[in-house]
Amino acid sequence: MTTQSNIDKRAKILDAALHLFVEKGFHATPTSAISKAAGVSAGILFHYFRTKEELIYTLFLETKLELYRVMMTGLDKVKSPEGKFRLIWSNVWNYGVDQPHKFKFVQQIHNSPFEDKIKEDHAILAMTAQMTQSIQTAIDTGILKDAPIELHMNNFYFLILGLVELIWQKPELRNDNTFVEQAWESFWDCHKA
Amino acid sequence: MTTQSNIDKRAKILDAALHLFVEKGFHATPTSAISKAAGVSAGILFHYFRTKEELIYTLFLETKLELYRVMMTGLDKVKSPEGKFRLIWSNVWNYGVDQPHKFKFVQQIHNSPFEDKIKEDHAILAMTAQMTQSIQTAIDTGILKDAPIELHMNNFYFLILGLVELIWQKPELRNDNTFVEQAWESFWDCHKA
DNA sequence: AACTAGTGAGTGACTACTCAATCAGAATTT
DNA sequence: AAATTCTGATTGAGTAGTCACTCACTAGTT
Repeated sequence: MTTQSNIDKRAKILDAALHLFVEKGFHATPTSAISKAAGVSAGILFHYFRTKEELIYTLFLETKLELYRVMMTGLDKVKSPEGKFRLIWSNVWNYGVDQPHKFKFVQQIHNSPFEDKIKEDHAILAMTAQMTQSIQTAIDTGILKDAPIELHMNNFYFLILGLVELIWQKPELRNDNTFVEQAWESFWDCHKA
Repeated sequence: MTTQSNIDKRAKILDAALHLFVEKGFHATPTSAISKAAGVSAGILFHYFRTKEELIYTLFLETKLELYRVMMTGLDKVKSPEGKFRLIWSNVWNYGVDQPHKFKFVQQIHNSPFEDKIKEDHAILAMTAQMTQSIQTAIDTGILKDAPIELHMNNFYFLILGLVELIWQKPELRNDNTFVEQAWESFWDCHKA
């Protein structure tokens, strides 16, 4: 019983917190509910996380880093610039569809005071810089429209957001090739030169 | 003193609540803080709103309806379909830029359990139906891409969201005509047939 | 023996909401 | 026009309940 569960109590807490935060919002989620859902005692939560706020912050950081990691998966195997963008596009929306709670949580934080703190994190900054770099190159080589990087970045992110929410509503669209092509086309038309 | 302030105490409460909710989140905003910020007693809040939840709901409903109203302003004066879309586009992002708190609040609710309740509201349903109708017509007449209405709707909304957030970050872009044209172009390329 | 993981009852602070009481003005009665 | 009643706005101290976090303690590992 107690032999293997030791290590992942922290993980269980994070997982329970993720689900409750998304369903109720973090201020409406008492730490008692988290520990209960995680199947641990109330005290242990504060053994792993000094405060509730630290728990939220940790969860956000880990989730966002995972999202960035997934986003870049398989990039080296693709040659053409358009292919690279398409892969990133599809990586992100697939993640959003597969991990709705994690994806929602990231958005939830985005509209909250926590967002500001995290922007200063090293790993996050590095990722943002990498994205900026890629887009700048694509603009310079005439692949993307000549527009501010930030516009491309925002359009990029928000179009995927919209797509993910749409597939949440109608899951059958995910395997509808015609639809996926239409979604890609509108996305790419928005960005391409 | 007491002569003219009577009527708009409700409004003052709503306004104070709006700002606090956006800055702290609604669960982190005690009703006591709202009444204090509004310059009224703690009790009167519950004279105008039965519960805190009703206050949140009311605020959301009124704000969203205002947004819809603004969105459609001046539509009858424009003839061409593209012109109509451009007007709506510009109406919405201007509202977002001018009313950041209201706009943020609407988004904040969007990622919360409140969203579900409001979808059933009559006025909201009517507005959604009207939008759907316009888009369908534009698809049929070959102005917009042949893609599901929902895809157009989501792209429409989320692209504007991205634009608004960008202008919040860099307010000078608002009066940068080159930028506004670039933003419009990418928006329109995403939608147009 | 020293350390870490884990428990759960307990605590002080805070919160949504109540309520008995005032107050201002309009309506009604004298 | 004075006196009275009625009505809704307004107050703020009070209450029952909830919350984040603590702490004295147990148990297992090295």
